[in-house]
Amino acid sequence: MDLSRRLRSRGHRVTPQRKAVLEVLQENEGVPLDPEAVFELTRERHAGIGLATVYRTLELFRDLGVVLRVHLHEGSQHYEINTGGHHHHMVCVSCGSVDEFDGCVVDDLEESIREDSDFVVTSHCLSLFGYCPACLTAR
Amino acid sequence: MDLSRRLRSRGHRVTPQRKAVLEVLQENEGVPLDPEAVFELTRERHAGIGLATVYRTLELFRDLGVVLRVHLHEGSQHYEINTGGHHHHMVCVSCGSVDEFDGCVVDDLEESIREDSDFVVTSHCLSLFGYCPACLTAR
DNA sequence: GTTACTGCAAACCGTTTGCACTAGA
DNA sequence: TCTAGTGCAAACGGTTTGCAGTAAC
Repeated sequence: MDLSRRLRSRGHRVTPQRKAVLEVLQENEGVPLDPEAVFELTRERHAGIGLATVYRTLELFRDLGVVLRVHLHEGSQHYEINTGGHHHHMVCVSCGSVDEFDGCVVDDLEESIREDSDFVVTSHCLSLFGYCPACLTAR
Repeated sequence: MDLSRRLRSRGHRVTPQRKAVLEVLQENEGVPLDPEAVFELTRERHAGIGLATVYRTLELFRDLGVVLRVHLHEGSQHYEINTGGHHHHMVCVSCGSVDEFDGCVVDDLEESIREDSDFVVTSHCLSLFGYCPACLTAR
């Protein structure tokens, strides 16, 4: 398993809790989950896990590049498995559902920023808000 | 004063606290401030103001379209005066300073989303992260 | 055997809320 | 006068932290 290698190479230990959290994230590829949701889902496969462990695990995974932190509009942080593909999210302001979209235009923007200013852009954060098809038809 | 008109037209009252908060925001045009910072700055002109009043005032101003809420990467919410001009922010990950940039590319993206999917985009959130000129030369 | 990791509970911090008092209209 | 607005302190909710016990290596 790739996780084991990544953990051990940095002096971390492989624990059932970490494996369980990883499995939950993998099963929910493309669905950003908040720590509470990860906690609930992980409990189903590792009953005794504590919420603090989930927080610590998500932070560690982020450090290792295993997960990405997603900034949705409000409330708590969300995490999703890092598949390597660059994408952003469309968030429905009515039902809260989240869709991915590829084809990020910010690369072009970063280019023009690089030309127009002395600011060096290393990353960005982009989310779109609006109404998903289901909520549109429901109105 | 425009604020008075906007407040009264919605049945709100004009108070010295609200005027003071507005002045602070106007003096810091282009600088997103968090509630704590607004609180500290407003205290300099209206000593007795409470933090809760600042929160309530910022929320009211947002409702009235007087301020915009800015989503920087971490921590608390930030607010800045709404000048009507659409722009986004470049945040220095080293010193935390914030610069504006105009020329939002997301309009094009919203266009292509509209063609490619059934999701209707009504707003978006974009921030760039990197290093400001000062921090670059300091390295 | 050593020490990283865990679960628990308490602490923390930004934000919201209930309430009695104050002041704008 | 009437009721929106205020300051205060307590409550709230997501997150972090200290610690003693547990388990990976």
